[in-house]
Amino acid sequence: MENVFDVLKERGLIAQTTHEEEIRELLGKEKISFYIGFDPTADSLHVGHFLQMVVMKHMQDHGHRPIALIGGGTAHIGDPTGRTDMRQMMTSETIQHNGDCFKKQMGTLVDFSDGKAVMVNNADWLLKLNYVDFIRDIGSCFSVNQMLTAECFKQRLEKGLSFLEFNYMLMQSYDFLMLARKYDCKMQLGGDDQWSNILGGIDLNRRKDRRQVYGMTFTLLTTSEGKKMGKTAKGAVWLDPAKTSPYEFYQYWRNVDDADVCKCLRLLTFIPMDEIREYEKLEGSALNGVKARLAYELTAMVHGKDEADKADAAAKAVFGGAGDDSNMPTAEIAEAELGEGLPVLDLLTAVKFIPSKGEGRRLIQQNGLSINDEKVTDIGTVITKDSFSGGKLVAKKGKKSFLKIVLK
RNA sequence: GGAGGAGUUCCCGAGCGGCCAAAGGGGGCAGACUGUAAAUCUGUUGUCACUGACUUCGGUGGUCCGAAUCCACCCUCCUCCA
Repeated sequence: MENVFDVLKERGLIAQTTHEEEIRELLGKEKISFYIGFDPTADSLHVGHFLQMVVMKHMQDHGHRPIALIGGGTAHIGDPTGRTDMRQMMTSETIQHNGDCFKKQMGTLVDFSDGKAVMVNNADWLLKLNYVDFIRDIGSCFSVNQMLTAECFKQRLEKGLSFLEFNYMLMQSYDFLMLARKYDCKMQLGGDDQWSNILGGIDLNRRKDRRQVYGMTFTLLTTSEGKKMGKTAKGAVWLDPAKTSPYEFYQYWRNVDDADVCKCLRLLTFIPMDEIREYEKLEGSALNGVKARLAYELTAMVHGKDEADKADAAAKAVFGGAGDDSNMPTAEIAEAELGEGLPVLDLLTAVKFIPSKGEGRRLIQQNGLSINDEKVTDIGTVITKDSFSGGKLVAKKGKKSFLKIVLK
């Protein structure tokens, strides 16, 4: 069997490693347990986490055991890394709920059956710690001087950092120590922004238990311009279909920049590298088809093949002009509400296609609104039952935004 | 605890009694060009409505014909000192 390390490396997933050669050797000859931490700050994972799930899956496929660590304890603190503001503190109930949601979503990719992967919550050990014992045992192993030189604190030193957040690194390091003791966890993985926290854990294991453990970070999912991927103007792209519909999810990937398509294929999908290398040779409009592949592949992984097919069909209906609109985003309007006819703006705000009439007015003035493929030119246009052919009507905003309105 | 400084529309950031729904930039949206890409150019960007009304400048009260702009108190953040 090939070495996962080489797989990860080839796909460009690895950003930094603590001991490259040793890790490669370890992963090649032993089946190890490793962990990745997740902060339960929302009730759904987003695409940033998806990358981590993909790594877990790669590792699991090669016989290693993933430990998904839910930061139920650390969520009470908040990771200051890369943040300019302090994190909201959360109640134990929300944290628990969020953790449960995570497990369900991870289950689509990672196999949690028969202990092939485990999920643990660091609240189990963090919450019962005694303060004095902790700082004496663990705190003594950390040098403030050294911590301050870490890149992640530098930023925050300018804006201000509370003592609470300053302790985050100790907690995360302690997690690694506990997992090494309880689960024989040998390695911590994480996003590249976790590098210094991971190093902290490795040092702590050495100091407390003289145990050699390893760390590895993977590439952050960024665009060619260095911006974080998975963010839209409306917020994160979630894996939960209730928060980001499969159609939106599909469209997000369908619309990535040319420069990022192949990178996404390598990092986020399991498409064989040989195939991806072929795609990498493509240029210009030929890449357009690759985007469809990327979008389909990811939607299928997250939401299942059915949903991916639907999203694909909807996209074709909307953009290809061809036929089947049954999967297009849809809203309903009651016949009674329509009455004798409703001004377009009232109709479209009622179904929330446009947020305000002012914006709708602007759209019309700027030629950006169509009903049933006909440009709306008059603000006063009234929509009556006649506009609904077969009980439905398609509103189009700009080039990419569609809504099917069904009369009920 | 003491001394200063700051909180403005999605974000950054001007404004410091009427000309302010509030400059400029970023972002967003739309148009042209295209490949559901990028870059570029143009328009637009509080709400509702017949260019007029309404709500907005950390919060609450006050001064004034009139306040984002002045006063009082409060909250939050930052800097320096302890």
